[in-house]
Amino acid sequence: MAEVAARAGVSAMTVSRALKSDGAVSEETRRKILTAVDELGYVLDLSAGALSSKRTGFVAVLVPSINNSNFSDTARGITEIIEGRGLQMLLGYTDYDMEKEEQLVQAMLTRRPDGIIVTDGRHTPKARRMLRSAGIPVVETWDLPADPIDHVVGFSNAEASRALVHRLYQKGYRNIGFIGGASRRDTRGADRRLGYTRAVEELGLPVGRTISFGNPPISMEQGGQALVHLIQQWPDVDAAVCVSDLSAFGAIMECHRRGWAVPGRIAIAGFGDFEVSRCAWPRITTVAVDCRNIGREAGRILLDALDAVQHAHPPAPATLIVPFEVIEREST
Amino acid sequence: MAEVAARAGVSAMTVSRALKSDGAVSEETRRKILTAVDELGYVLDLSAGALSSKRTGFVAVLVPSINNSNFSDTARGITEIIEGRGLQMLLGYTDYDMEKEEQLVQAMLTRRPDGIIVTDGRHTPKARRMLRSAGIPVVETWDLPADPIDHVVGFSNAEASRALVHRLYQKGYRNIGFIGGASRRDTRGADRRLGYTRAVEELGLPVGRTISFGNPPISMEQGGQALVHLIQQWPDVDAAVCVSDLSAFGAIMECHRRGWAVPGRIAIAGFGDFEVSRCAWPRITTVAVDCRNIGREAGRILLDALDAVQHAHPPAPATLIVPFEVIEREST
DNA sequence: CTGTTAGCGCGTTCAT
DNA sequence: ATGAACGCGCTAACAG
Repeated sequence: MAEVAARAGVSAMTVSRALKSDGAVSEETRRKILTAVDELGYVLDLSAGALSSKRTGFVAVLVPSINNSNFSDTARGITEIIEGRGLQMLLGYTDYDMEKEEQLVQAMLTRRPDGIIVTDGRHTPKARRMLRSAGIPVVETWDLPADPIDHVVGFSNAEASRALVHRLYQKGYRNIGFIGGASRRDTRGADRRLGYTRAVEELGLPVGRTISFGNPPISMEQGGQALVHLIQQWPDVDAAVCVSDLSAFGAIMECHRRGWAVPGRIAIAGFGDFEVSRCAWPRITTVAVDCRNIGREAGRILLDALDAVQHAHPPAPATLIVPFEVIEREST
Repeated sequence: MAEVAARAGVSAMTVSRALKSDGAVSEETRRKILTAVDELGYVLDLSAGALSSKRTGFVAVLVPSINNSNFSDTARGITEIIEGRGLQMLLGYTDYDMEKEEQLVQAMLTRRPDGIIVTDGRHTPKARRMLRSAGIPVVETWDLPADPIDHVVGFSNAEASRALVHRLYQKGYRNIGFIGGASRRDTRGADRRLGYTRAVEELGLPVGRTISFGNPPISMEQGGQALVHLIQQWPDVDAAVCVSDLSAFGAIMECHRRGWAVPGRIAIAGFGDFEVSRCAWPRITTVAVDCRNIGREAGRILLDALDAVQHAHPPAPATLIVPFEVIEREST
């Protein structure tokens, strides 16, 4: 920056101001400076700027898996909103594991992000403590935490799953099973199972018809295998609710292979409104949430909180409940 | 850090050394320091450390889209390798757009990454110049660039596509179409189309039976629509090669809907070996590349280059060609 | 194994 | 609209 300043015949401070668009610099000096920048191929060093300004311009984002379009859509929504403000996302994968989340929180805080967005309402005590004491806005997404840390953008996975079972009941299904992964790790998966259980209980349907299949995220292949188990164990099931569209898809393809008509022999529903569900044959009944919008709203709330801190307003914790919708398609 | 040092009765420098595992610190001092760290809830500030050590510990990674499991697998492979060395990935999406890639390269360099991994062998002149003059190792992946910037981990998309068409020919197909997006943006898609064209020409098959459908990435839905166009325009096609498994899947589901047997009426093949292809009914013939391994190898080459720089060895540009494999399944 | 000194490249703050 | 002094929090380099 000193070299650029020398070449443009100004001080380094003026270069710094010219390079942030907000700086009060005359048009002529700015032009001279940008020319010098171009000639020297100078690139601003934000890591030095961060140290000085005490704002890194990073937003830490923790998702269970990047290899799941629901969460990558959310990440995309966040990026959309924050990149306009010159913020950069720091992405981490927890692999559906609270311990790993704790490690990631620690690693992320080491980079001094201006804010942090997590996917999940449950955390280890240490992670919770670190998040609370980091002194930055926190947004929990994809869930409605019992004890929110700060801001929330989410919905009740249990309610959504319950609504889906009720819809199946309305359609006449009376013997409904559930397919999911081992529930300990995937808290959203556990909530969906809980919603299923509540629904079958309050509707007076046969209970306990659930298949657990391996560690989340349960794959398409596992969905297919789980369905076979479900039908072998309870041959009278007439519908299956799957923890996600991916397992529902696997289940349906396995039915095709075995010549079991869907929904004739068994109706199958998923969760998440993945692209594959909109396109599969039959199209898959599911619960849709606007994932990208969750990201956008989380980003917006974070920006507001950052602004409030700058203006010394008290940033009141916000909770935004986003809608879900049961979308009935051909598979039920 | 000064507070931690005071509490532990040592200098800040000793705290710094105790917190990097490599530091030569006696076990007792280290213990005292870690106790003080814990009591104060201290978290190391790497952005300050970066300024001082001139190594940020960031690896910039640019992918066309995060919402594509091929690329998120590659990103995961990179993370696996680099996180063991305390490096943090900075992820950016180019949205299949060279202009956006250029902007992202600039934005990333502003963070002074220790290395950068890009997905693509083609870049704007300015992006190329910035990458060359950044003074950090560069790895281009998923392609075999005509004029590599530095290191390469990739394969020939054209050759892979050509091999797939040859395999279809061996199976007896003589009237093969191609479904893809507008080729200008997605250079890998353009290469796959090129490989298709070469193959049908050298095999003496009817040429030009290609459908272009919108901007990449072409969706499942678009794959289905494109297939209908293909068959309407050339009713005698007996096989379709799709630019990716996603469009192939959409095409197959559309065939189910219209009662066209796959592969009876038309054989359909994809590219990328996505999960959906392994699980679909029928299972989809495709070209498989080990995406995660591309990431791992790129990460490894980057680490080697970083080590070489540290030891003042000349880091010779490496080109690693990863294998692809045509996987024949039920859809052909 | 531990401490001291100096400085990384910016932005804040104040002065002009 | 521009400049000067200073310090952000840490680590390199050297001394002991």
